[in-house]
Amino acid sequence: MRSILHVDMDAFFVSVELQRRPDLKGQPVVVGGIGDRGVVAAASYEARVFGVFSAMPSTRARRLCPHAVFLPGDHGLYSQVSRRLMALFAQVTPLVEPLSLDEAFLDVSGATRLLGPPVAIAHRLRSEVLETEGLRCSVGIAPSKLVAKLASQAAKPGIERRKVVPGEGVTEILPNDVESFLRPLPVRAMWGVGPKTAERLSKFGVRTVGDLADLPVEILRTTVGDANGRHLHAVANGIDDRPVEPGRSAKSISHEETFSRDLVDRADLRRELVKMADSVASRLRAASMRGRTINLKIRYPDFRTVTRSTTLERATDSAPTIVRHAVGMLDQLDVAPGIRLIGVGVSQIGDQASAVQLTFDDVAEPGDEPDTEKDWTATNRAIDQIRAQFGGSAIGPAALATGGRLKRHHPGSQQWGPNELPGED
DNA sequence: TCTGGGGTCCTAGGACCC
DNA sequence: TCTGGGGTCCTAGGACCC
Repeated sequence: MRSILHVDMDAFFVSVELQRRPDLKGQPVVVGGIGDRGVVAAASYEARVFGVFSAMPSTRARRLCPHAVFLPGDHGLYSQVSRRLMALFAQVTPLVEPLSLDEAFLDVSGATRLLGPPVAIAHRLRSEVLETEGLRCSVGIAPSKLVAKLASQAAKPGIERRKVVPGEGVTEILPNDVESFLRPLPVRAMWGVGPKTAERLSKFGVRTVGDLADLPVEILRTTVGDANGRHLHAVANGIDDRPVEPGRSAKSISHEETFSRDLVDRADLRRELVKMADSVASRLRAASMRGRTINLKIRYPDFRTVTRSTTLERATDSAPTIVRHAVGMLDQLDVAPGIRLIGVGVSQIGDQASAVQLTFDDVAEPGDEPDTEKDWTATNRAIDQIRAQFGGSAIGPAALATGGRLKRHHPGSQQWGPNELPGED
């Protein structure tokens, strides 16, 4: 039986701020957007007593708790602290999967012989986090990810009748208790059940995880979608074999901004795009990553959100390239109603070293400049064709490249001709 | 109460292929 | 010539999470 820990920091952003502002301890403190259009990113328990919670518009938080101290937030600092915390977790087990800056799963199944039972590991971890960082956290222990996550929530401090109720800090759910723990919980507590899904489920009288577990899968699949339906049915019934996956790498990098006043001038919007593309590109380079798909996002004053994307022939980490495509897409969109938010991002990202770049013989010539973009769609069609011809997934990218009269276009790497296809001729 | 910023994953439709 | 099933990639939008 697996033992999975879910470690979740308590009021993380606020608690980090209190490290450098000890004078604010015991006071309502709110970290988040300061402007008229900001929202709360984190609230101290003292502020939660007044009904202030994450994702609430800052204006409302101010009204609820006018004497709270509002801080703008310092993402760079939180990232640094987060890295140290993850390093601390890694001393317990190499199987650490960060979920966000302030949360991680740890698979300690293999660590108990050396470190004692999971509960002992959890308590030790909490005191180490408190000693080294001055921060508190809650730990859930269970045989699966979902239950461990729900258990850590059960271990947290809470608010009851406008008073802070301290949490247990550590909650363990043993395999035999999983069902009785899960069934009474509201469906909304489930990871992946948000307002929309909860609303749809309520039409079938589903209020608790137990109700969800008893709902036939077919109904679930048609109601909330195929994948989500299967998943929810399984986890509600306590079936969750998902492994703790260390070393998952980012799949996209983006930057967006909501303006304090809507922008209408295209020149202003372009200037913003340049700044954002610059930051995205430098983050890509810092991570030695490149991405193939450029994404543009805009939001109108009525909150309607529109996205556009372009997939390039070759992955890029260049700000000018990102800007060129983002501006190209923006030029096709109506900005007359005003633009509340603009964002730019890069997805389909990968590590530069392992990226195999496929190009047509006739488009990729030795003299080509590295950033030439061509429509990638045609190349993908060609790859589909080759894959179908040579047996699909058994054929790797290199073989595909050679088979399709495509070549590997790697700086300094060899190139193959069509005759060298393995198994051909 | 007018709604951040950084992400992940899924769906549906179209193009195209065998 | 027509129809169908199975598959991939791309795009746009949406739900969800912290």
